[in-house]
Amino acid sequence: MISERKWTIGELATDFDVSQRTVRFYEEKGLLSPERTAAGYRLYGKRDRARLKLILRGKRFGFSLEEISDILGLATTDVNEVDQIKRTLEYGQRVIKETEQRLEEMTLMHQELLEIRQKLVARLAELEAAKQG
Amino acid sequence: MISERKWTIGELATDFDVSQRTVRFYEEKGLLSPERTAAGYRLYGKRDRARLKLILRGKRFGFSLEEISDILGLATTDVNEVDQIKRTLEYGQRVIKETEQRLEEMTLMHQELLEIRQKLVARLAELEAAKQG
DNA sequence: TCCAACATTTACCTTTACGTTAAGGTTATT
DNA sequence: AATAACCTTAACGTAAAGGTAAATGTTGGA
Repeated sequence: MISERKWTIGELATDFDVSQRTVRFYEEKGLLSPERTAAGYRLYGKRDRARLKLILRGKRFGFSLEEISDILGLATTDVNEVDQIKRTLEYGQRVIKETEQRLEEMTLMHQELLEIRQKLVARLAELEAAKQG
Repeated sequence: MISERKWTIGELATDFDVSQRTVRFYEEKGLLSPERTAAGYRLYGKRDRARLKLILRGKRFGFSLEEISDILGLATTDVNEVDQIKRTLEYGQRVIKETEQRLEEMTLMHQELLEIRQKLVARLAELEAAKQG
């Protein structure tokens, strides 16, 4: 069996365009937990990359690291415990609702930005026409 | 002519569910600039409310106050200066692009959350069926 | 008139999310 | 074997976005 491809912290940081400090910080906060080599070097696998991607995405939505930690927990639930699945589903429902609300608001903001642009474009045409005429 | 309805800082803060400190902080950062009564009390009008709404919305998308300040600037451009309109349009275009990108990512995340939920629901049904059977 | 409920500024405190040395160990290459 | 380019932990620093407290002024109502 071929062993899975692994990445060092430097490679990971470069790939995701974040600092090594940032990656280590996420580990401090329990969001990542890479393997270690015998010498203590961190080794990240595909799963860690997927988590990091989710973390960075969450950040861009304005979620705090703590919220992201909770969200990550959703994917890590012990799927053999009925009660835990139920609790996870309940919390997940809230996160989904909030995400939908943010989506809605962001759509609204996008609309408003487009309208502002429209007005400016129109006003610009007006001014340039006046200059020409 | 009837004078426009105005709100005190306490009313504003209550209406938008933020602290008075937060409102004053936004003023410190130049995002709001309310009138003052003779005694120095802040008075907010409809325009201030619209700005505050935009500020809070922007925050929920993960924009920093500085970015929000820039975005607010878009709506405040002197529409008599061709050059300024052009610069504003250019910056606005970037903001719009970024907003669209975030929208896309958020949609993706929403999908993923729904998928996680689906899996959990399925797994739960499985476990409950096993218990029954 | 006086008091409770508002408002003001100033100033220091806190949390989050990292940045930045410092001091040193590991690995790959020459 | 030396050296550059990695990595490690530890610790202090910092910017953003407010929280909190102190001392004081204002206003509306009994």
